This record gives sequence, C-alpha cells and structure tokens, in this order.
Amino acid sequence: MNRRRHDDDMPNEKRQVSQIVDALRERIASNDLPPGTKLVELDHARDFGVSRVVIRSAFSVLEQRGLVERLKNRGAYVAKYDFDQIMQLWDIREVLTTLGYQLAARSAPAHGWDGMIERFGTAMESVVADKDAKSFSDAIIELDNLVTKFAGNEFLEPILEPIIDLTQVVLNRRMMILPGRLELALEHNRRLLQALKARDEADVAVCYGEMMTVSRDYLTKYREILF
Amino acid sequence: MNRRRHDDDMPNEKRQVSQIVDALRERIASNDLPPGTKLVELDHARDFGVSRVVIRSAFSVLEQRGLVERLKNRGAYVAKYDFDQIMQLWDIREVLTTLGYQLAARSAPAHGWDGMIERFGTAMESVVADKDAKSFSDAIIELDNLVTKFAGNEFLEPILEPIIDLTQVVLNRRMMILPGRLELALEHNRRLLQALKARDEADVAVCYGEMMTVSRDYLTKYREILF
DNA sequence: GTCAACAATATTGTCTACAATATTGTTTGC
DNA sequence: GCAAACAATATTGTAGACAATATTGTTGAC
Repeated sequence: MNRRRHDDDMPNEKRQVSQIVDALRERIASNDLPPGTKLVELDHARDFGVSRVVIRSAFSVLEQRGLVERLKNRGAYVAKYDFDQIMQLWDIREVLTTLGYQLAARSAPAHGWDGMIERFGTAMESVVADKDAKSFSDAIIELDNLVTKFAGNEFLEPILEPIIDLTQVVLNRRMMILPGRLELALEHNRRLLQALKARDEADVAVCYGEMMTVSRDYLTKYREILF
Repeated sequence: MNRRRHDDDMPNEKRQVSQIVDALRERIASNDLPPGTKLVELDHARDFGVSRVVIRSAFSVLEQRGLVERLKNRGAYVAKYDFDQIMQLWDIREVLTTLGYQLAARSAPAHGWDGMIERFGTAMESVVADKDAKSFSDAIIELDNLVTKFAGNEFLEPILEPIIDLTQVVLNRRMMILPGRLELALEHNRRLLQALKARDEADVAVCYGEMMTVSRDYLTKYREILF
C-alpha cells in the first residue's frame, strides 16, 4: 500500500511525517484532541493511511515540542498544562518576542510598518466593536510574522513556534473574547507600532512588557474560565 | 538480539533512544563528529547494536534540536553554523538566560548563593591563573544549574538546552583559552553573584548583558580562530 | 576524450511481523 | 464477597525485509 502521489514539487524536504505533525498540531490546537487524550498509534495510523512507524515518528516530534507526552510502553497523551505552567511559558514568550520586536525595530525598512499601521487603523475599530476575535487574532499573527521577518534572526521563529503552540492550545482565541480585551489590545498594538516606526527599542520593550502584564492580569482574573 | 539489561531503575521514561541521543550529542559537542559529517543510519545502528529504527528516531530528535540536518532520501548531517548564526543564537541565549537569572534573583533562598560566592572566591583565582578552562567551565555550568533550579521555571532548561548545545559545539571550551577571557569572566561572575545576593534584578540584567557583550566582542575579535 | 544514458550499488523511507510490556478480565482460595 | 494470582488482550518497542530514491560506476556514441 503506497499512497505517495507525484507531488514532488518541493525539492528536498521531509513531507510524509511533517504533514502528519502539522495535522496533529492543528487537531490539538483546535481542541479536537483535548489535553489528556490518549493517542493510540494504530488508530492514527489507520486514520492517516500510513504505518505505525510514521505515526510514531510524528509523536516523537510532537513530544520534542512539548505538545505530547509519552510514557514508556504506556503510550502518548496530549500534554496538559496548568495555570502556573502557562505563566512560566508566558515569561519565556515575553523575553523572546520582545527580542524579536527590538531587533525588528532596529532592522525594519523605512516604511516597513506603514501597512500594519493602516491595518490597525480605523478599520480595525469596527472589528473590535464586533468582537471579531478571529479577524483581530489574524492581524496579530500577521504582525508577528512581519516582525519575525524584519528581526532577521532565523532561530527566533523555530524556537518560539512550539511555545506559541503550547500557549495557543490553552487560550488566545478563548482569551480574546474576554470583556475589554480587544479594545486594550488594539490600543497597545497601536502604541507598539509607533514605537517600532520610531525605532525606539526601549519603548518597544516597555510597550510589549505592558501588553504582557495586561495579558497576565487577564489570565489571572479569568483563571477559572480559561482553565 | 536483545540487549536490554534489567536496569529498569527509573520508573517510566524513554531510555533506549534517549541514551543514544545523548551519546550522539556528546560526540557532536566534543567534535568527534564534526559539523558536516554524514551520519549513515546503518553504521550507527551497528555501532550501538540496535536497529535502524532506533537510530532514525534519535536522528529525528537531534534534528528537532538543530544539531542534525536531514534531507529527504539523502541522509542526516551534523549541522553547521556560521559566525552570523552563532551571533543570532547568542541573542536568544542572552534574553533567556537573563530571564533565568532575574527569576533566580527573585526566588532564591536567603543564603542560596553563598556556596557559589565561595566557589568563585580566592580559590578560583589560581584556576584562572593556571588557565584551567575545564575547571572554570565546570563552575559556570554549576552556577547555571543552580540558577535554573532557583528560577523555578521548568521550561527554561529544556528550551535553553538545545541552544546551549548548538553554541557549545562551536566554542566555549575553545573560547575560554583566549587571552584575558578567564580573568574578565571571573570578575563578571563575582559581580553577578553580588547582584543575585542583593536580589537586584536590574543589576543582574546589566551584569549579564555586559558579560554577553564581552563574549560577543571576543567572538568577533577572534572570529577567524574560532570558526 | 567527453558526455549522456543506463546499470549497479548504497542509503533512506516505509511496511509487516514479532517481542516486550502494560492493562484488563477471570479464576481460585479464603 | 474480596483479594491475589494467573490468563487474555491490547498497545507499545524493536527488528528485519522490501520499496523508493539517490549516488556512483560503466558503457557507448560522437
């Protein structure tokens, strides 16, 4: 049974395994596979139409990323993180992202932020008014991608990615709908963009720090709802 | 051929694979397997006396950690990092370690640093005078371990570990023997320990930042020797 | 002699089968 | 009825075999 299509359009990568990794990642992040779920190799092997070896390999990758926990001879489980652990991850995410924003402030081209400033302009206000968490979240992700691009540190993204995965699993989409959250976030991101445009690294750090403090406050305040 | 000894002293972990991962990690870090070396699965399988499946799994882990690069149908190679990439890693290592030191400064017990202050006291001066890079390096590692312990962030160590691996592969032991390096490092670590003892987080950040700046200067100055 | 096409070899990717271990279910003695 | 020992089942861990692909070597036309 060999289902390799002739889609060898990309030159020299993994594919079989990483496709499955991404699929599982998505299923975990979307809470389709909630934390604690037992992941039986054979089930997923049948599901994806591949052998257990491939699934095992995918589990191994997800384990390295912290999304899956594996116990010898006892199987793989979707990882569970409690409030304290999320706060710890928050600390790490903060310093890494701050670094990214600072590097980006330094290296971004002259009008590199104009598009984003526009994106977070008046148009976004209606998005916030409508509590359209999805659209807002997408804008934030795009901003992050741009920052990563301008930062010019090729390791930032791969290191940050699993951390973001871990936190995203628990919240973000769910957190966005908390009262007043979007309004505050819009305000902060506008200030942040101004600081980026001005290449004021210190201010970037301050702005981002404030954003994270607010996030932490929300996390703490709505702890019971989110966990 | 089954060479599983009855050493099931630890309750519920991986072992087969992670032992091999560690062994390969060591061989890479010690330059026994220099960057660019092709890693043939069957060779290592025979070497460790296990099946290719186990070796493949180990390669996959090392790939996730960035120590090994894999190309589809073309094999695994010990990863190569150039000067610019090391500098990028340095930036990331700086913010993460600074976070660790700051958290540790906040949370360490009253006399938690006394042992280390003693360790970096007069006794260390002869170590520096003898240019005993190994002993000095060991002391730094112990300090880092203590900081990690006091920091109380369980994710710091696993995230930092692969980054340290990556940089350690290239340098550290080699860097230590550069002229004046140990003297400066001792001075910095003493200041750092005082800041830690005083729970002065801002000063901790400043001290560590200075250390990293010096490291960067050395890296740049002796770029040709180190790379 | 050089280069292209083809053959031989080596190496990786995947599958199936089996072994080792854990989990669950059943029996038996009390 | 309960608990411990044992049997049955399920699941993971590993090995070996085969398929797919890349690399190397060889031949032959020009």
